[in-house]
Amino acid sequence: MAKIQKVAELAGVSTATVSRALAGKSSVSPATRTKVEEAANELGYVVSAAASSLASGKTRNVGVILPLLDSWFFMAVLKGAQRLLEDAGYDITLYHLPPAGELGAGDASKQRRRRLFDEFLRRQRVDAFIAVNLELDDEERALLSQLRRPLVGLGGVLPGLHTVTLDDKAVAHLATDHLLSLGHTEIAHITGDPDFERDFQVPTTRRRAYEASITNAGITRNPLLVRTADFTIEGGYNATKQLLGDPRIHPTAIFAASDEMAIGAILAARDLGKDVPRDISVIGIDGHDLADFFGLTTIDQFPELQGRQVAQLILDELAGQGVEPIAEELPHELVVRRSTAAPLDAPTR
Amino acid sequence: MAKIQKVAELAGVSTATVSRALAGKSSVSPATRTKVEEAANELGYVVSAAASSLASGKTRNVGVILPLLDSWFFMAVLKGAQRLLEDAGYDITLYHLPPAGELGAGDASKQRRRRLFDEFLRRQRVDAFIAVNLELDDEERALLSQLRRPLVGLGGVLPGLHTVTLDDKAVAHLATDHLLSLGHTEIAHITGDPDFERDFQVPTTRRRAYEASITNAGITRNPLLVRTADFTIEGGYNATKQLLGDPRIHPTAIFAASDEMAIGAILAARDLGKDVPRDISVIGIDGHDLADFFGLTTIDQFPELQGRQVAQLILDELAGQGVEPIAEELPHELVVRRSTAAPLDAPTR
DNA sequence: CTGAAAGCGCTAACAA
DNA sequence: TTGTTAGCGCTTTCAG
Repeated sequence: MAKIQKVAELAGVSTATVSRALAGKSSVSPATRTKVEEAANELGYVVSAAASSLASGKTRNVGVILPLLDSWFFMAVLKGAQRLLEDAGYDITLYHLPPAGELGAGDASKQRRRRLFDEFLRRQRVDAFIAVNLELDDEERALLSQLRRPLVGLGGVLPGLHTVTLDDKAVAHLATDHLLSLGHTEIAHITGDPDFERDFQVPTTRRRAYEASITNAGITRNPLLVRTADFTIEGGYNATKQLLGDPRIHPTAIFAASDEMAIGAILAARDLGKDVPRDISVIGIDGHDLADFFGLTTIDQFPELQGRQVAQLILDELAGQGVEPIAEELPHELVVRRSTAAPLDAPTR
Repeated sequence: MAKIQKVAELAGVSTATVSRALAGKSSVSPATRTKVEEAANELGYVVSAAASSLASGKTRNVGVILPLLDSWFFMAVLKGAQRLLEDAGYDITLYHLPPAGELGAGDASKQRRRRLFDEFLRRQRVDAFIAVNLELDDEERALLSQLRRPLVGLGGVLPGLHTVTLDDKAVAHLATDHLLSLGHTEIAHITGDPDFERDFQVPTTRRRAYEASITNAGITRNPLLVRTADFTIEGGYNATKQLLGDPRIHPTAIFAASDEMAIGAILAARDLGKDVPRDISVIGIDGHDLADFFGLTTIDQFPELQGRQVAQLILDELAGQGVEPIAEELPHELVVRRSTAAPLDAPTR
């Protein structure tokens, strides 16, 4: 590993000039810059991250805090963010912060969380943080503020912190209204488990909007039409079996709070001998990779784009583009495929 | 951010002692150690990563290089590795290195790859690397060696580098032999796309073992029984439709080179009105989260465990446990579920 | 077991 | 535009 001194000697300039030239500062003559670049190239010189960080206070590294590492959604977000940050020359340091209220979160899990805040996040290894679906208590929020590093939250709400979120209310309204407009009147909803609620308000928000849409349409709500699941295909499958097996209800459509649960719903309907969408329509939320394959109508929330967007915000802040508004909104779009249609008994318009 | 000097003052010792005490070195008296720890605690002191790295040459950071960020398998590996590294106090820096030969890998992609090797990996930001399914050309391998950092490869083979891999040959033999032992004689195989082959020899290895098992059983191989797909559910679905629709062949079992393709096979069979396993048996490889839900018989390769294992190797090397053998082997296990059974026409034993 | 002091490799004033 | 110089905050000899 060649050091800056060698490059300076080879280029016949001072180390300060090498530093400036390689950092792309403007105050270097083109000729010198070329000389330096050639020398650096020849020696295979790359600046030492530690030395540069210590001297400049900048790490060229962004921390990304994710609640789950094995979820399709978060990985899509990560992928989007990664690309932009890489292009900007930033490394990514990954932090795994499972939801605090997670079922079965024992002492070990709490200690891990604690240690992340007390030790890992405080080593000044990164210039900024991207926090995805992060739910914090007051103390944790205080700790984060003390870090004095830009932080942008994606999804969820961090009071007092810069956050971009999907308008879950609008999304759920759109999904429900899509089914209503097709003529459905008995619409079931698969929402998140109570355990999930503690950490993401998302399921509740979506459920409320669903209920509001139903009520607005002049339809009496039936609690039997709402089932909980754990956001997985299997969860959606089981919930749908309950829904379609209950003799007291006869839903002609299911609105699932995620695409994976919606896919589970489609599979359950099939296993029960019901045709989708003839016997039962299904709509999800996400824009999952598999949605197209299953012909699933969904509200796409462009997770990869979300990652790109939040990365761009961070890059802007790091470039000193001033503080952005405290809450921005992410785009979404209804994508109609073959899993939704008018109910059989619908009046032809 | 308190600095070491403050802690030293509060504890009434020198900065050198603080450094030693906090690093857990043995040459500090218990009393002093306690004093220092209390002082550090009170001030909320955490060592600065940059300063510590520069002075000691150690970063407490491991680089993980992944070919894909949106694949279930690699994320499972990452999850396993993450946990161990976190517990050992290491951060993870994530590098995304798409396969060089990827279809449509344009100039931009090549430049990204180049830059990763020339710039990102050379900043000395990490103490060691974990490289998952990494395929390198000679130049790249030379560059990696120049980094003089421990590197353990997981999957694939890096000549001259420490690598742990699954015995793909044994795995594919096991899968095929499972079907043979059930009495199947016309066994189809879904392998990887030619484009995939360039980067992972995995599909080829598995296909060869499949062919060998068939031949060993005294059965004449039929090229029509082998189809390629892209390792996705959709790919497996399409391949299976071809397989089951071809009037020249009558497979009673399908061995897919991945669980996702196997799940696609199950779905395709269903859509064609075939019962699994009555009309057609299906076996995959991986141990996918969804395998249980779909009742898929598979060869589990415990991806999360792979992550843990490779992380442990890296930690051992960093702890100076000496160099390990150049090639180790990962465990695998046949998990029989309901997707495989004897063919209808099989003689009862 | 502890302290003093010399860097680790680079950047950022400040001068020139 | 370029060079000189003083650190950045910590670890690690080397003494004691």
